[in-house]
Amino acid sequence: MFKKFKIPEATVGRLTAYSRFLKEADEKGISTVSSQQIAKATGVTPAQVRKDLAYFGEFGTRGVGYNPRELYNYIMKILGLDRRWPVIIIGAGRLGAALAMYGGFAERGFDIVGIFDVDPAKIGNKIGDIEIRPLEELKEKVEELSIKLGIVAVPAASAQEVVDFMVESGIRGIINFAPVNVSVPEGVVLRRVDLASQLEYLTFHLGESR
Amino acid sequence: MFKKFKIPEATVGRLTAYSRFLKEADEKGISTVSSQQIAKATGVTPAQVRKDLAYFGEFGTRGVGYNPRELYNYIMKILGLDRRWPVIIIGAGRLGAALAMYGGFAERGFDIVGIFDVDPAKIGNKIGDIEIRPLEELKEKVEELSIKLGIVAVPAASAQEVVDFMVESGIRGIINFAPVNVSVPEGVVLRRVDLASQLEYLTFHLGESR
DNA sequence: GGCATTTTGTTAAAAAATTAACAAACTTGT
DNA sequence: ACAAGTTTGTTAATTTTTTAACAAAATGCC
Ligand SMILES: NC(=O)c1ccc[n+]([C@@H]2O[C@H](COP(=O)([O-])OP(=O)(O)OC[C@H]3O[C@@H](n4cnc5c(N)ncnc54)[C@H](O)[C@@H]3O)[C@@H](O)[C@H]2O)c1
Ligand SMILES: NC(=O)c1ccc[n+]([C@@H]2O[C@H](COP(=O)([O-])OP(=O)(O)OC[C@H]3O[C@@H](n4cnc5c(N)ncnc54)[C@H](O)[C@@H]3O)[C@@H](O)[C@H]2O)c1
Repeated sequence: MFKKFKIPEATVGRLTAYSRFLKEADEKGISTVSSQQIAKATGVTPAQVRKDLAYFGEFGTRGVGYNPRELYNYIMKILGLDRRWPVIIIGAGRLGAALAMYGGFAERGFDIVGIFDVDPAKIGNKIGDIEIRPLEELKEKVEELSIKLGIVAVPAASAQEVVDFMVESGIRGIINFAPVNVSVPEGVVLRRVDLASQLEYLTFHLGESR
Repeated sequence: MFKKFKIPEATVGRLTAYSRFLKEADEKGISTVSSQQIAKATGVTPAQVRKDLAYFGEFGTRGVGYNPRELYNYIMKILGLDRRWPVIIIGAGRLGAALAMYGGFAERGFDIVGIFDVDPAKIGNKIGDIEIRPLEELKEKVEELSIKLGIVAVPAASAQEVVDFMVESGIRGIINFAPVNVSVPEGVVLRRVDLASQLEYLTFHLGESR
Protein backbone atom coordinates (compact mmCIF):
# COMPACT_ATOMS: atom_id res chain seq x y z
CA MET A 1 0.00 0.00 0.00
CA PHE A 2 2.37 2.70 1.24
CA LYS A 3 5.87 1.84 2.39
CA LYS A 4 8.09 2.02 -0.61
CA PHE A 5 10.93 2.21 1.92
CA LYS A 6 11.37 1.10 5.46
CA ILE A 7 9.77 3.40 7.97
CA PRO A 8 11.55 4.23 11.25
CA GLU A 9 9.98 2.62 14.28
CA ALA A 10 9.47 5.99 15.96
CA THR A 11 7.70 7.56 13.01
CA VAL A 12 4.39 5.86 13.80
CA GLY A 13 4.31 7.31 17.30
CA ARG A 14 5.07 10.76 15.97
CA LEU A 15 2.34 10.53 13.36
CA THR A 16 -0.09 9.92 16.20
CA ALA A 17 1.11 13.08 17.89
CA TYR A 18 0.91 15.11 14.68
CA SER A 19 -2.62 13.92 14.05
CA ARG A 20 -3.76 15.00 17.51
CA PHE A 21 -2.38 18.48 16.98
CA LEU A 22 -3.87 18.70 13.49
CA LYS A 23 -7.29 17.77 14.75
CA GLU A 24 -7.14 20.50 17.37
CA ALA A 25 -5.96 23.02 14.80
CA ASP A 26 -8.77 22.09 12.45
CA GLU A 27 -11.33 22.38 15.22
CA LYS A 28 -10.04 25.86 15.95
CA GLY A 29 -10.74 26.69 12.32
CA ILE A 30 -7.08 27.13 11.36
CA SER A 31 -6.65 26.66 7.62
CA THR A 32 -2.90 26.18 7.29
CA VAL A 33 -0.13 24.99 9.58
CA SER A 34 3.60 24.77 8.91
CA SER A 35 5.94 21.93 9.73
CA GLN A 36 7.42 24.31 12.25
CA GLN A 37 4.15 24.70 14.11
CA ILE A 38 3.55 20.96 14.11
CA ALA A 39 7.07 20.44 15.37
CA LYS A 40 6.72 22.98 18.15
CA ALA A 41 3.49 21.43 19.38
CA THR A 42 4.76 17.87 19.37
CA GLY A 43 8.29 18.43 20.57
CA VAL A 44 10.29 17.51 17.49
CA THR A 45 12.18 19.37 14.75
CA PRO A 46 10.49 20.68 11.61
CA ALA A 47 12.83 18.58 9.50
CA GLN A 48 11.63 15.52 11.33
CA VAL A 49 8.01 16.35 10.58
CA ARG A 50 8.68 16.79 6.87
CA LYS A 51 10.78 13.66 6.74
CA ASP A 52 8.16 11.57 8.46
CA LEU A 53 5.50 12.76 6.04
CA ALA A 54 7.77 12.32 3.03
CA TYR A 55 7.75 8.56 3.52
CA PHE A 56 4.11 8.53 2.53
CA GLY A 57 3.66 11.25 -0.05
CA GLU A 58 3.35 14.99 -0.58
CA PHE A 59 0.69 16.59 1.57
CA GLY A 60 1.60 20.25 1.72
CA THR A 61 2.05 23.29 -0.46
CA ARG A 62 5.44 24.95 -0.72
CA GLY A 63 5.53 28.45 0.65
CA VAL A 64 2.25 27.80 2.42
CA GLY A 65 2.13 24.74 4.64
CA TYR A 66 -0.43 22.03 5.27
CA ASN A 67 -4.18 22.04 5.55
CA PRO A 68 -4.86 20.57 8.99
CA ARG A 69 -7.97 18.64 8.11
CA GLU A 70 -6.55 17.22 4.93
CA LEU A 71 -3.28 16.19 6.52
CA TYR A 72 -5.15 14.76 9.49
CA ASN A 73 -7.17 12.57 7.16
CA TYR A 74 -4.07 11.42 5.34
CA ILE A 75 -2.29 10.51 8.55
CA MET A 76 -5.30 8.65 9.89
CA LYS A 77 -5.36 6.68 6.70
CA ILE A 78 -1.64 5.95 6.94
CA LEU A 79 -2.14 4.69 10.48
CA GLY A 80 -5.00 2.48 9.33
CA LEU A 81 -7.51 4.59 11.22
CA ASP A 82 -9.82 5.38 8.33
CA ARG A 83 -12.08 2.71 9.80
CA ARG A 84 -13.09 1.53 13.25
CA TRP A 85 -11.37 -1.44 14.90
CA PRO A 86 -13.04 -3.84 17.31
CA VAL A 87 -10.74 -4.79 20.19
CA ILE A 88 -10.97 -7.43 22.90
CA ILE A 89 -9.36 -7.41 26.34
CA ILE A 90 -8.21 -10.54 28.12
CA GLY A 91 -8.11 -10.21 31.89
CA ALA A 92 -10.88 -8.34 33.71
CA GLY A 93 -8.70 -7.20 36.59
CA ARG A 94 -7.96 -3.67 37.64
CA LEU A 95 -5.99 -2.76 34.56
CA GLY A 96 -8.33 -4.56 32.18
CA ALA A 97 -11.29 -2.72 33.70
CA ALA A 98 -9.57 0.67 33.50
CA LEU A 99 -8.71 0.08 29.86
CA ALA A 100 -12.22 -1.13 29.06
CA MET A 101 -13.65 2.12 30.39
CA TYR A 102 -11.05 4.34 28.76
CA GLY A 103 -12.74 6.77 26.42
CA GLY A 104 -9.49 7.60 24.65
CA PHE A 105 -9.61 4.41 22.62
CA ALA A 106 -13.03 5.07 21.08
CA GLU A 107 -11.86 8.57 20.25
CA ARG A 108 -9.18 7.09 18.05
CA GLY A 109 -11.38 4.50 16.41
CA PHE A 110 -11.00 1.53 18.74
CA ASP A 111 -14.10 -0.14 20.14
CA ILE A 112 -13.74 -2.48 23.08
CA VAL A 113 -16.22 -5.18 22.14
CA GLY A 114 -15.37 -7.95 24.57
CA ILE A 115 -13.68 -8.73 27.87
CA PHE A 116 -12.66 -12.27 28.76
CA ASP A 117 -11.49 -13.87 31.98
CA VAL A 118 -11.13 -17.29 33.58
CA ASP A 119 -12.28 -16.34 37.07
CA PRO A 120 -15.78 -17.83 37.50
CA ALA A 121 -16.56 -15.16 40.07
CA LYS A 122 -16.12 -12.46 37.43
CA ILE A 123 -17.92 -14.06 34.49
CA GLY A 124 -21.24 -12.36 33.93
CA ASN A 125 -20.26 -9.15 35.71
CA LYS A 126 -20.36 -6.00 33.67
CA ILE A 127 -17.70 -3.39 33.05
CA GLY A 128 -19.51 -0.42 31.62
CA ASP A 129 -21.98 -2.11 29.33
CA ILE A 130 -19.75 -5.02 28.37
CA GLU A 131 -20.25 -8.35 30.07
CA ILE A 132 -17.21 -10.35 31.13
CA ARG A 133 -17.24 -13.65 29.24
CA PRO A 134 -15.31 -16.89 29.75
CA LEU A 135 -12.11 -17.21 27.76
CA GLU A 136 -13.49 -20.24 25.90
CA GLU A 137 -15.86 -17.97 24.03
CA LEU A 138 -13.04 -15.88 22.61
CA LYS A 139 -12.62 -17.65 19.29
CA GLU A 140 -16.31 -17.53 18.54
CA LYS A 141 -16.43 -13.78 19.18
CA VAL A 142 -13.25 -13.08 17.21
CA GLU A 143 -14.60 -14.92 14.20
CA GLU A 144 -18.04 -13.38 14.49
CA LEU A 145 -16.72 -9.81 14.40
CA SER A 146 -13.46 -10.41 12.48
CA ILE A 147 -11.55 -9.00 15.42
CA LYS A 148 -7.85 -8.48 14.78
CA LEU A 149 -6.72 -6.61 17.90
CA GLY A 150 -6.39 -7.71 21.50
CA ILE A 151 -5.02 -6.46 24.80
CA VAL A 152 -3.44 -8.78 27.36
CA ALA A 153 -4.04 -7.76 30.98
CA VAL A 154 -3.50 -11.05 32.78
CA PRO A 155 -0.76 -12.01 35.26
CA ALA A 156 2.69 -12.58 33.77
CA ALA A 157 2.52 -16.31 34.42
CA SER A 158 -0.49 -16.71 32.11
CA ALA A 159 0.55 -14.24 29.42
CA GLN A 160 2.19 -16.65 26.98
CA GLU A 161 -0.64 -19.18 27.03
CA VAL A 162 -3.22 -16.43 26.65
CA VAL A 163 -1.31 -14.95 23.72
CA ASP A 164 -1.08 -18.35 22.06
CA PHE A 165 -4.81 -18.79 22.40
CA MET A 166 -5.49 -15.32 21.03
CA VAL A 167 -3.37 -16.01 17.97
CA GLU A 168 -5.07 -19.34 17.48
CA SER A 169 -8.40 -17.54 17.69
CA GLY A 170 -7.46 -15.18 14.90
CA ILE A 171 -6.04 -12.12 16.67
CA ARG A 172 -3.24 -10.51 14.65
CA GLY A 173 -2.14 -7.55 16.76
CA ILE A 174 -1.52 -7.73 20.51
CA ILE A 175 -0.60 -5.32 23.26
CA ASN A 176 0.88 -7.09 26.26
CA PHE A 177 0.82 -5.35 29.63
CA ALA A 178 2.25 -8.29 31.56
CA PRO A 179 5.89 -7.68 32.48
CA VAL A 180 7.18 -10.69 30.59
CA ASN A 181 8.49 -11.40 27.13
CA VAL A 182 6.08 -13.45 25.08
CA SER A 183 6.62 -14.69 21.55
CA VAL A 184 4.24 -14.74 18.63
CA PRO A 185 4.46 -16.39 15.22
CA GLU A 186 5.38 -14.57 12.03
CA GLY A 187 2.62 -12.29 10.84
CA VAL A 188 1.40 -11.33 14.29
CA VAL A 189 2.36 -7.90 15.59
CA LEU A 190 3.20 -7.68 19.27
CA ARG A 191 3.75 -4.65 21.41
CA ARG A 192 4.83 -4.78 25.00
CA VAL A 193 4.01 -2.01 27.46
CA ASP A 194 6.00 -2.21 30.66
CA LEU A 195 4.90 0.48 33.08
CA ALA A 196 7.43 -0.27 35.81
CA SER A 197 10.11 0.10 33.17
CA GLN A 198 8.88 3.62 32.50
CA LEU A 199 9.53 4.55 36.12
CA GLU A 200 12.94 2.95 35.86
CA TYR A 201 13.70 5.20 32.93
CA LEU A 202 13.10 8.10 35.26
CA THR A 203 15.28 6.81 38.09
CA PHE A 204 18.06 6.03 35.65
CA HIS A 205 18.09 9.57 34.36
CA LEU A 206 17.74 11.11 37.78
CA GLY A 207 20.68 9.01 38.84
CA GLU A 208 22.81 10.39 36.05
CA SER A 209 22.98 13.79 37.63
CA ARG A 210 24.02 12.52 41.03
CA MET B 1 28.46 8.22 38.43
CA PHE B 2 28.43 5.89 35.42
CA LYS B 3 27.97 7.21 31.93
CA LYS B 4 31.32 8.03 30.52
CA PHE B 5 29.56 8.06 27.16
CA LYS B 6 26.04 8.66 26.00
CA ILE B 7 23.76 5.70 26.52
CA PRO B 8 21.21 4.78 23.84
CA GLU B 9 17.65 5.55 24.80
CA ALA B 10 16.59 1.93 24.34
CA THR B 11 19.31 0.50 26.55
CA VAL B 12 17.48 1.37 29.75
CA GLY B 13 14.39 -0.57 28.71
CA ARG B 14 16.50 -3.56 27.81
CA LEU B 15 18.35 -3.48 31.12
CA THR B 16 14.97 -3.80 32.82
CA ALA B 17 14.24 -6.88 30.74
CA TYR B 18 17.65 -8.40 31.43
CA SER B 19 17.24 -7.86 35.16
CA ARG B 20 13.89 -9.64 35.18
CA PHE B 21 15.39 -12.66 33.48
CA LEU B 22 18.42 -12.63 35.75
CA LYS B 23 16.26 -12.58 38.85
CA GLU B 24 14.34 -15.59 37.62
CA ALA B 25 17.55 -17.42 36.75
CA ASP B 26 18.97 -16.71 40.18
CA GLU B 27 15.81 -17.92 41.88
CA LYS B 28 16.08 -21.15 39.93
CA GLY B 29 19.56 -21.55 41.38
CA ILE B 30 21.37 -21.08 38.08
CA SER B 31 24.95 -19.98 38.70
CA THR B 32 26.00 -18.72 35.28
CA VAL B 33 24.22 -17.38 32.23
CA SER B 34 25.65 -16.34 28.86
CA SER B 35 24.85 -13.26 26.85
CA GLN B 36 23.23 -15.66 24.43
CA GLN B 37 20.80 -16.95 27.03
CA ILE B 38 19.94 -13.45 28.17
CA ALA B 39 19.43 -12.44 24.56
CA LYS B 40 17.18 -15.38 23.80
CA ALA B 41 14.99 -14.72 26.81
CA THR B 42 14.59 -11.02 26.14
CA GLY B 43 14.34 -11.07 22.38
CA VAL B 44 17.55 -9.30 21.40
CA THR B 45 20.95 -10.30 19.99
CA PRO B 46 23.83 -11.44 22.22
CA ALA B 47 25.96 -8.64 20.84
CA GLN B 48 23.34 -6.18 22.00
CA VAL B 49 23.40 -7.57 25.51
CA ARG B 50 27.16 -7.30 25.75
CA LYS B 51 27.17 -3.84 24.24
CA ASP B 52 24.52 -2.60 26.65
CA LEU B 53 26.48 -3.90 29.61
CA ALA B 54 29.76 -2.57 28.28
CA TYR B 55 28.56 1.01 28.76
CA PHE B 56 28.71 0.46 32.49
CA GLY B 57 31.61 -1.87 33.15
CA GLU B 58 32.75 -5.48 33.02
CA PHE B 59 30.42 -7.84 34.77
CA GLY B 60 31.19 -11.23 33.29
CA THR B 61 33.98 -13.76 32.96
CA ARG B 62 35.31 -14.67 29.52
CA GLY B 63 34.72 -18.25 28.60
CA VAL B 64 32.15 -18.52 31.36
CA GLY B 65 29.40 -15.92 31.37
CA TYR B 66 27.69 -13.92 34.06
CA ASN B 67 26.59 -14.71 37.57
CA PRO B 68 22.86 -13.95 37.57
CA ARG B 69 22.62 -12.56 41.07
CA GLU B 70 25.71 -10.43 40.73
CA LEU B 71 24.71 -9.04 37.35
CA TYR B 72 21.19 -8.46 38.61
CA ASN B 73 22.53 -6.38 41.45
CA TYR B 74 24.74 -4.39 39.15
CA ILE B 75 21.91 -3.64 36.76
CA MET B 76 19.59 -2.65 39.58
CA LYS B 77 22.25 -0.26 40.76
CA ILE B 78 22.70 1.14 37.26
CA LEU B 79 18.97 1.74 37.03
CA GLY B 80 19.00 3.48 40.38
CA LEU B 81 17.03 0.67 41.98
CA ASP B 82 19.43 -0.11 44.80
CA ARG B 83 17.01 1.83 46.98
CA ARG B 84 13.26 2.26 47.24
CA TRP B 85 11.50 5.22 45.62
CA PRO B 86 8.37 6.87 46.94
CA VAL B 87 5.95 7.81 44.16
CA ILE B 88 2.81 9.94 44.07
CA ILE B 89 -0.10 9.70 41.66
CA ILE B 90 -2.16 12.70 40.58
CA GLY B 91 -5.68 11.83 39.46
CA ALA B 92 -7.66 9.21 41.37
CA GLY B 93 -9.71 8.09 38.38
CA ARG B 94 -9.86 4.63 36.90
CA LEU B 95 -6.30 4.61 35.66
CA GLY B 96 -4.89 6.25 38.77
CA ALA B 97 -6.67 3.68 40.92
CA ALA B 98 -5.43 0.75 38.83
CA LEU B 99 -1.88 2.04 39.02
CA ALA B 100 -2.13 2.65 42.77
CA MET B 101 -3.10 -0.97 43.31
CA TYR B 102 -0.55 -2.39 40.91
CA GLY B 103 1.78 -4.74 42.75
CA GLY B 104 4.35 -4.64 39.97
CA PHE B 105 5.65 -1.27 41.09
CA ALA B 106 6.48 -2.35 44.64
CA GLU B 107 8.21 -5.39 43.21
CA ARG B 108 10.64 -3.10 41.43
CA GLY B 109 11.18 -0.76 44.34
CA PHE B 110 8.49 1.84 43.83
CA ASP B 111 6.13 2.66 46.69
CA ILE B 112 2.96 4.57 45.94
CA VAL B 113 2.79 6.85 48.96
CA GLY B 114 0.13 9.33 47.92
CA ILE B 115 -2.79 9.92 45.58
CA PHE B 116 -4.09 13.41 44.91
CA ASP B 117 -7.21 14.70 43.22
CA VAL B 118 -9.31 17.84 42.97
CA ASP B 119 -12.73 16.19 43.03
CA PRO B 120 -14.21 16.90 46.51
CA ALA B 121 -16.33 13.76 46.18
CA LYS B 122 -13.18 11.63 46.04
CA ILE B 123 -11.09 13.29 48.74
CA GLY B 124 -10.98 11.08 51.80
CA ASN B 125 -11.83 7.89 49.92
CA LYS B 126 -9.29 5.12 50.06
CA ILE B 127 -7.61 3.20 47.29
CA GLY B 128 -6.09 0.18 48.92
CA ASP B 129 -4.79 1.69 52.13
CA ILE B 130 -3.94 5.08 50.71
CA GLU B 131 -6.30 7.96 51.24
CA ILE B 132 -7.01 10.32 48.38
CA ARG B 133 -5.86 13.79 49.38
CA PRO B 134 -6.53 17.24 47.88
CA LEU B 135 -3.97 18.45 45.40
CA GLU B 136 -3.08 21.40 47.62
CA GLU B 137 -1.40 19.02 50.04
CA LEU B 138 0.99 17.76 47.39
CA LYS B 139 3.91 20.05 48.11
CA GLU B 140 3.82 19.33 51.81
CA LYS B 141 3.91 15.59 51.20
CA VAL B 142 6.62 15.82 48.57
CA GLU B 143 8.84 17.77 50.89
CA GLU B 144 8.09 15.58 53.88
CA LEU B 145 9.16 12.39 52.11
CA SER B 146 11.60 13.88 49.58
CA ILE B 147 9.51 12.44 46.78
CA LYS B 148 11.06 12.75 43.36
CA LEU B 149 8.69 10.71 41.18
CA GLY B 150 5.12 11.29 40.10
CA ILE B 151 2.52 9.84 37.76
CA VAL B 152 0.00 12.01 35.95
CA ALA B 153 -3.41 10.37 35.44
CA VAL B 154 -5.64 13.40 34.97
CA PRO B 155 -7.56 14.48 31.86
CA ALA B 156 -5.49 15.91 29.04
CA ALA B 157 -6.86 19.40 29.59
CA SER B 158 -5.40 19.55 33.12
CA ALA B 159 -2.13 17.77 32.43
CA GLN B 160 0.10 20.79 31.86
CA GLU B 161 -1.06 22.70 34.93
CA VAL B 162 -0.75 19.58 37.07
CA VAL B 163 2.75 18.95 35.78
CA ASP B 164 3.74 22.55 36.50
CA PHE B 165 2.49 22.20 40.04
CA MET B 166 4.31 18.90 40.51
CA VAL B 167 7.56 20.45 39.36
CA GLU B 168 7.02 23.42 41.62
CA SER B 169 6.41 21.00 44.49
CA GLY B 170 9.75 19.31 43.94
CA ILE B 171 8.96 16.35 41.68
CA ARG B 172 11.83 15.64 39.27
CA GLY B 173 10.62 12.66 37.23
CA ILE B 174 7.16 12.39 35.72
CA ILE B 175 5.20 9.82 33.78
CA ASN B 176 2.34 11.37 31.85
CA PHE B 177 -0.56 9.17 30.78
CA ALA B 178 -2.64 12.00 29.37
CA PRO B 179 -2.57 11.99 25.57
CA VAL B 180 -1.07 15.42 25.28
CA ASN B 181 2.39 16.91 25.01
CA VAL B 182 3.41 18.72 28.14
CA SER B 183 6.66 20.55 28.72
CA VAL B 184 8.91 20.59 31.73
CA PRO B 185 11.90 22.74 32.64
CA GLU B 186 15.49 21.62 32.32
CA GLY B 187 16.45 19.05 34.91
CA VAL B 188 13.05 17.38 35.06
CA VAL B 189 12.70 14.03 33.29
CA LEU B 190 9.42 13.45 31.52
CA ARG B 191 8.08 10.27 30.00
CA ARG B 192 4.88 10.08 28.05
CA VAL B 193 2.89 6.87 27.81
CA ASP B 194 0.25 6.97 25.10
CA LEU B 195 -1.79 3.79 25.13
CA ALA B 196 -3.97 4.58 22.12
CA SER B 197 -0.78 5.15 20.18
CA GLN B 198 0.27 1.59 21.00
CA LEU B 199 -2.86 0.27 19.32
CA GLU B 200 -2.14 2.52 16.36
CA TYR B 201 1.26 0.94 16.05
CA LEU B 202 -0.55 -2.36 15.60
CA THR B 203 -3.01 -1.12 12.99
CA PHE B 204 -0.20 0.55 11.06
CA HIS B 205 1.72 -2.69 10.86
CA LEU B 206 -1.32 -4.77 10.08
CA GLY B 207 -2.09 -2.34 7.28
CA GLU B 208 1.35 -2.84 5.76
CA SER B 209 0.55 -6.36 4.70
CA ARG B 210 -2.72 -5.51 2.98
C1' DG C 1 5.35 41.10 -14.04
C1' DG C 2 9.43 40.76 -11.36
C1' DC C 3 11.52 40.24 -6.90
C1' DA C 4 11.75 39.19 -2.11
C1' DT C 5 9.92 35.89 1.18
C1' DT C 6 8.15 31.67 2.77
C1' DT C 7 7.87 26.80 3.24
C1' DT C 8 7.83 22.47 1.27
C1' DG C 9 10.04 18.07 -0.53
C1' DT C 10 14.34 15.96 -1.26
C1' DT C 11 18.97 15.06 -1.22
C1' DA C 12 23.17 15.07 1.38
C1' DA C 13 25.66 14.96 5.78
C1' DA C 14 25.95 13.75 10.44
C1' DA C 15 24.89 11.23 14.36
C1' DA C 16 23.26 7.30 16.74
C1' DA C 17 22.40 2.60 17.29
C1' DT C 18 22.92 -2.08 16.05
C1' DT C 19 25.40 -5.93 14.36
C1' DA C 20 29.51 -8.35 13.32
C1' DA C 21 34.12 -9.76 14.08
C1' DC C 22 37.80 -11.12 16.76
C1' DA C 23 41.53 -11.03 20.21
C1' DA C 24 41.82 -11.87 25.13
C1' DA C 25 40.74 -14.61 28.97
C1' DC C 26 38.98 -18.37 31.11
C1' DT C 27 37.62 -23.76 31.48
C1' DT C 28 38.03 -28.43 30.59
C1' DG C 29 40.04 -32.57 29.03
C1' DT C 30 44.05 -35.16 28.06
C1' DA D 1 51.10 -28.05 30.55
C1' DC D 2 49.03 -27.65 26.34
C1' DA D 3 45.24 -27.81 22.99
C1' DA D 4 40.51 -27.27 22.00
C1' DG D 5 36.50 -25.02 23.01
C1' DT D 6 33.74 -21.07 25.22
C1' DT D 7 32.33 -16.62 25.95
C1' DT D 8 33.43 -12.05 27.15
C1' DG D 9 34.78 -7.14 26.11
C1' DT D 10 36.03 -4.14 22.50
C1' DT D 11 36.81 -2.36 18.17
C1' DA D 12 35.22 -1.94 13.50
C1' DA D 13 31.62 -2.11 10.00
C1' DT D 14 26.98 -1.60 8.88
C1' DT D 15 22.56 0.04 9.26
C1' DT D 16 19.22 3.17 10.80
C1' DT D 17 17.67 7.54 12.16
C1' DT D 18 18.08 12.34 12.63
C1' DT D 19 19.53 16.79 11.25
C1' DA D 20 20.95 20.07 7.92
C1' DA D 21 20.95 22.24 3.51
C1' DC D 22 18.93 23.86 -0.46
C1' DA D 23 16.42 23.89 -4.93
C1' DA D 24 11.63 24.11 -6.35
C1' DA D 25 7.19 26.02 -5.87
C1' DA D 26 4.00 29.08 -4.06
C1' DT D 27 2.60 33.87 -2.16
C1' DG D 28 2.45 38.72 -1.90
C1' DC D 29 4.25 43.26 -2.48
C1' DC D 30 5.55 47.07 -5.37
N1 LIG E 1 -2.83 -2.68 37.43
C1 LIG E 1 -1.95 -1.95 36.76
O1 LIG E 1 -1.95 -0.73 36.83
C2 LIG E 1 -0.94 -2.60 35.90
C3 LIG E 1 0.05 -1.81 35.37
C4 LIG E 1 0.99 -2.37 34.53
C5 LIG E 1 0.95 -3.70 34.24
N2 LIG E 1 0.01 -4.47 34.77
C6 LIG E 1 0.01 -5.89 34.41
O2 LIG E 1 -1.24 -6.19 33.84
C7 LIG E 1 -1.63 -7.49 34.24
C8 LIG E 1 -2.94 -7.41 34.98
O3 LIG E 1 -2.79 -6.54 36.08
P1 LIG E 1 -3.99 -6.28 37.09
O4 LIG E 1 -3.51 -5.32 38.09
O5 LIG E 1 -5.21 -5.96 36.33
O6 LIG E 1 -4.14 -7.73 37.77
P2 LIG E 1 -5.44 -8.37 38.42
O7 LIG E 1 -4.98 -9.48 39.25
O8 LIG E 1 -6.30 -7.29 38.98
O9 LIG E 1 -6.23 -8.96 37.16
C9 LIG E 1 -5.81 -10.07 36.41
C10 LIG E 1 -7.04 -10.72 35.81
O10 LIG E 1 -6.63 -11.73 34.88
C11 LIG E 1 -7.46 -12.88 35.07
N3 LIG E 1 -6.74 -14.04 34.57
C12 LIG E 1 -5.77 -14.76 35.16
N4 LIG E 1 -5.36 -15.76 34.36
C13 LIG E 1 -6.09 -15.66 33.24
C14 LIG E 1 -6.13 -16.42 32.04
N5 LIG E 1 -5.31 -17.44 31.84
N6 LIG E 1 -7.01 -16.05 31.10
C15 LIG E 1 -7.83 -14.99 31.29
N7 LIG E 1 -7.84 -14.24 32.38
C16 LIG E 1 -6.96 -14.58 33.36
C17 LIG E 1 -7.73 -12.91 36.54
O11 LIG E 1 -8.89 -13.66 36.82
C18 LIG E 1 -7.90 -11.42 36.85
O12 LIG E 1 -9.24 -11.02 36.68
C19 LIG E 1 -0.51 -8.04 35.08
O13 LIG E 1 0.36 -8.80 34.26
C20 LIG E 1 0.17 -6.82 35.57
O14 LIG E 1 1.54 -7.06 35.83
C21 LIG E 1 -0.95 -3.95 35.60
N1 LIG F 1 -8.32 4.70 31.88
C1 LIG F 1 -7.35 4.26 31.10
O1 LIG F 1 -7.19 3.05 30.91
C2 LIG F 1 -6.42 5.21 30.45
C3 LIG F 1 -5.53 4.70 29.54
C4 LIG F 1 -4.61 5.56 28.92
C5 LIG F 1 -4.62 6.89 29.24
N2 LIG F 1 -5.49 7.37 30.12
C6 LIG F 1 -5.41 8.80 30.44
O2 LIG F 1 -5.21 8.94 31.80
C7 LIG F 1 -5.92 10.07 32.28
C8 LIG F 1 -6.91 9.62 33.32
O3 LIG F 1 -7.77 8.65 32.77
P1 LIG F 1 -8.94 8.01 33.61
O4 LIG F 1 -9.61 7.03 32.75
O5 LIG F 1 -8.43 7.58 34.94
O6 LIG F 1 -9.91 9.27 33.80
P2 LIG F 1 -10.93 9.55 34.98
O7 LIG F 1 -11.84 10.59 34.49
O8 LIG F 1 -11.47 8.27 35.49
O9 LIG F 1 -10.02 10.17 36.14
C9 LIG F 1 -9.42 11.43 36.09
C10 LIG F 1 -9.25 11.92 37.51
O10 LIG F 1 -8.45 13.11 37.51
C11 LIG F 1 -9.05 14.02 38.42
N3 LIG F 1 -8.62 15.36 38.06
C12 LIG F 1 -9.11 16.16 37.09
N4 LIG F 1 -8.45 17.32 37.04
C13 LIG F 1 -7.52 17.26 38.02
C14 LIG F 1 -6.53 18.16 38.49
N5 LIG F 1 -6.35 19.36 37.92
N6 LIG F 1 -5.75 17.78 39.51
C15 LIG F 1 -5.92 16.59 40.09
N7 LIG F 1 -6.84 15.69 39.69
C16 LIG F 1 -7.63 16.03 38.67
C17 LIG F 1 -10.52 13.80 38.32
O11 LIG F 1 -11.19 14.25 39.48
C18 LIG F 1 -10.56 12.27 38.18
O12 LIG F 1 -10.62 11.64 39.44
C19 LIG F 1 -6.59 10.69 31.07
O13 LIG F 1 -5.76 11.70 30.56
C20 LIG F 1 -6.67 9.56 30.10
O14 LIG F 1 -6.65 10.01 28.78
C21 LIG F 1 -6.39 6.56 30.75
